[in-house]
Order: sequence, then structure tokens, then C-alpha cells
Amino acid sequence: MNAEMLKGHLDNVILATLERGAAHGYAVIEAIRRRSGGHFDLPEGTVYPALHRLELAGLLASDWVDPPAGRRKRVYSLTRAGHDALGERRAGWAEFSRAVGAFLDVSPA
Amino acid sequence: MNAEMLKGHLDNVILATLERGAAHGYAVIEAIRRRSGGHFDLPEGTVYPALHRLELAGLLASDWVDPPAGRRKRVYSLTRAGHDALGERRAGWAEFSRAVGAFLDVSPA
DNA sequence: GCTTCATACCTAGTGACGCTAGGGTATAGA
DNA sequence: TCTATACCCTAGCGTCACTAGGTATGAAGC
Repeated sequence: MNAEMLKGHLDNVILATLERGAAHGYAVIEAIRRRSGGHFDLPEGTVYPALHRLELAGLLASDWVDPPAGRRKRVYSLTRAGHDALGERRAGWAEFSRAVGAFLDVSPA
Repeated sequence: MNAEMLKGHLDNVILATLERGAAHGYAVIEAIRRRSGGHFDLPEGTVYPALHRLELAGLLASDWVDPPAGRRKRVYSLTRAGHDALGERRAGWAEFSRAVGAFLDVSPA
């Protein structure tokens, strides 16, 4: 159910996930899967490039963390611009979903 | 507000438009613009290929109509498979929009 | 010790698809 | 004649989710 549907909305999902607190890539994937009840089971090849893209766009910042045990982790957090962007995207999504819902005559859940 | 957002959802919008009755390509574009209150102002280069794609997939059928005045028009209508597909896509959209809305904490309109 | 699995990161290439930019035909009005 | 509107089409581009492959660490099972 991911696939083409998510196009253009993945960034929103990632930003919203990181709004709840910084996390490294692998944890983001798990958080999305858990929080969506399994609806969004995203492969790493989807999420990692998206994180890089968002960082390049200035919406995320990353820090390498070297834990006492285990691999190094790259922890991402929302920047100020990321917070702002998320706000706009929230509004955009509301507008978009209302418009599409109207076409499909789907009474919003 | 079209752009990347619509990816994967354009077909739904077109199918839902044609559910209300057969129409030719140009009329589909206008119907979508009107019915969305201007939100979806789709260029021809978006809609025509989509119509062809949907016909190729068996969800639409087309007939050339030669009116007494004016150009020939290619009129599209939903096939049986198109109706069925629209039903499934409606359910898929409801599920998807609920999931994304939950992430964004957007109380559904 | 060795294998396997889970955790954690990465990227080159593919395919789908909306869009840009262009081209063509017909009718009506300035 | 020129422009505007209605109507159709397509080649190529850019974006982006995904596939498929790679690397590295540590814990658990045999």
C-alpha cells in the first residue's frame, strides 16, 4: 500500500516522525512502521535517500553518535526550517486530502 | 498545489470524474478544475497521457465522436473494470489518507 | 569458532508518472 | 488577417520510491 501512493507525501511522514524527537534512520523506519500500524513498511532504500534529501534541503540536521556499544548512528533532528516546512505541509495536506476526498465522495474518516 | 502531491492519485480523480458520465479529454480537464474549485488545474500533457494509460489498462473505453460542427472528440467512459477499480481505489484512498492524517495529527476535515 | 540474525548505514540503477514544451486542426470573433 | 478558444497529441525531463546490492558491529545458537 506504499508504492506510488506515497509519492510526495513521504517527506511529510518523516518530518512528522522527527517532530516527536530526534532519531537515527533505522529508528525512523521502525517508528513509521509501528505508528502506521504496519501500513507504511518502508525499505531502507526509500528512507535513507529521503533523509539525505531533507538534510540537503535544510529541513533536517544530522549528528554522528558513537555509542559505547554497537555501530555509529546518524541522528537526525528537525531544523527551524524543518518545523516551518512541516507546518506548511500540514496545511497543504489538509487541503489536498479534502480536495481528493471530495472527488471520491469519501466522507472523511 | 498539484505537482508531486498528485502522484498516484491522478487516476482516482479522473476515474471519479468519468463516473459521473462519459466525457472527452478537454472536458475532463475542465470538470476537474471546476469541481476542485481551481485546486487541480491540470495541463493537457498530464491528462491526455493519463487517459491513454487508463484505457490501455482496460479501465476506460473511448469512442471518436464526429460532431456536426467543431473538431472530432474522443469520448471516454468507465468500463466495468474501471468501476471496480474505482471502488477499490476509494477504499485505498480512505485508508491512506487516514494513515497520513494520523501522522500529521490533522483532524480529518 | 562459525553461522545467523538483528541492527545500522549507504548507493547505483530502474521504473513510474506528472509536467514542460512543442506541434497540429477547427471554429468564431476582432 | 490575427487571435482566441476548443480539441487532440507526444518526446523528453525531473523527481522520487523502490530494488538490489554492498559494508560493518554485536549477540545468540550450534
